Amino acid sequence: MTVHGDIHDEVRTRILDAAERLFYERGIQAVGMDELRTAAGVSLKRLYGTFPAKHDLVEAYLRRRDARWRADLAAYVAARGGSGTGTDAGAPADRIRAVFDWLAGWFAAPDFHGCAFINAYGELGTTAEGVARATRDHKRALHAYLTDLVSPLNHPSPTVLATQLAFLVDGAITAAAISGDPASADTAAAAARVLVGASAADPS
Amino acid sequence: MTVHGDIHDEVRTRILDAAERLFYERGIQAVGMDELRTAAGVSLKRLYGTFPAKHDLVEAYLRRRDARWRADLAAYVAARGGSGTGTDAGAPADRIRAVFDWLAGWFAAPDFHGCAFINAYGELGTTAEGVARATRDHKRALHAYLTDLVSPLNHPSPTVLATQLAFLVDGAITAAAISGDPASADTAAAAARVLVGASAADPS
DNA sequence: TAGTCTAGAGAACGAACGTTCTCCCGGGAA
DNA sequence: TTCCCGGGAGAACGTTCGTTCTCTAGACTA
Repeated sequence: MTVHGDIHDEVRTRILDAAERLFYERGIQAVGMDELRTAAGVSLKRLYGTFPAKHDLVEAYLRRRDARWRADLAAYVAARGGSGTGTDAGAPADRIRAVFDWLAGWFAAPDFHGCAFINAYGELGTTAEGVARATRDHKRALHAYLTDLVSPLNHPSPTVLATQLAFLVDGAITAAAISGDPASADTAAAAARVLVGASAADPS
Repeated sequence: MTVHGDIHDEVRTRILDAAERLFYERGIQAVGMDELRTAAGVSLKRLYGTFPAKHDLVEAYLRRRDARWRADLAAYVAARGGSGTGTDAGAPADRIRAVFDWLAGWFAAPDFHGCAFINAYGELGTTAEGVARATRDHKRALHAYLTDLVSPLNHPSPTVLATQLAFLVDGAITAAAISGDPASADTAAAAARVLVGASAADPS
């Protein structure tokens, strides 16, 4: 039974790997189930046995990507910025800087194609409710994470500051995707530093 | 002959009106040429006589929307912020504030569905080169406009500041579309004020 | 009035889509 | 060996897409 479950999970992973690569690179509607089956090396019967319909696969793709994307970001920031729940005022700024450094690395990756959720939302947000939900959840989770990052600062409204940082993040991602310039991350980081600095402009 | 040309232009306008409404609301690939023909009240022959292929219509839709969107924004800002090429340091900040006020009105519109260019790029940017080009041109033109707006400020790099403001604009548009909260515009405006204020932090 | 040309309505076409079904092979049970 | 059955390969199905073709009715010209 364990072997059976392992095989099932491995097939599921292989399908999701192929789906993520193809959906993210070329868009969701541009890749058909047949091409996906070939890329995953799985029979159509197994494919539809694992995901009953394409929209189930699309939703699973977005959910898994959300989890991994945020985990990668958080791991990078934690490794770079220390644990930092203490009173050291410098640590939060370093962690926020680390967020944009992580973005810079992502933007320079050869397979970078912008935010998978913004792309999916623009393509299917009106039609597929699951896509809209997954996108909202992703952005909400990112906002919550940014709120945690800025909460040690004595900003009058951490959620507002987090929202503004999220604007910079999404704006930089979009600009990097459209213009192809990875320097967007640094430009956004500089803006973030100004916003963060303004909240702690009074060093005692 | 003039009558002939007028009819042709009127048909073209009607097609583009229908295309813009449908493409923007539901996505490009989600609306077929047949539905579009019905919505425009035009025969298929006329439709294909005016736009030889769907991608021509898509590109024309984006080009016309770009022109109108930027003209509307510029008109609103000009009406609100004065001409302001003088040395008055307050006018540029007012005009930048007006940009976000205009966004707030747009976000609250019942048919608001985010940035048509970001949506189209996410859907077809990899597949259709014309869409990618139109999107790049739109964002470049917006950036140039913002650069003009901030150039009266004594900022070390007006283009960098304009890029940062563009991040806020695109981030706010995206967030408003996904979360449905029109208040994004005000939150972005506050961030813009901080960025703009930092450049002129030394009032003589 | 007879002839010609335009344009509308929509049928038709080939391709591609998501999904299901059929056929067939190989490996374990009796 | 014989039966059985899960699974792979891909044909098939119904729909929808973008695009083209056919048919016809009416308006303008001689």
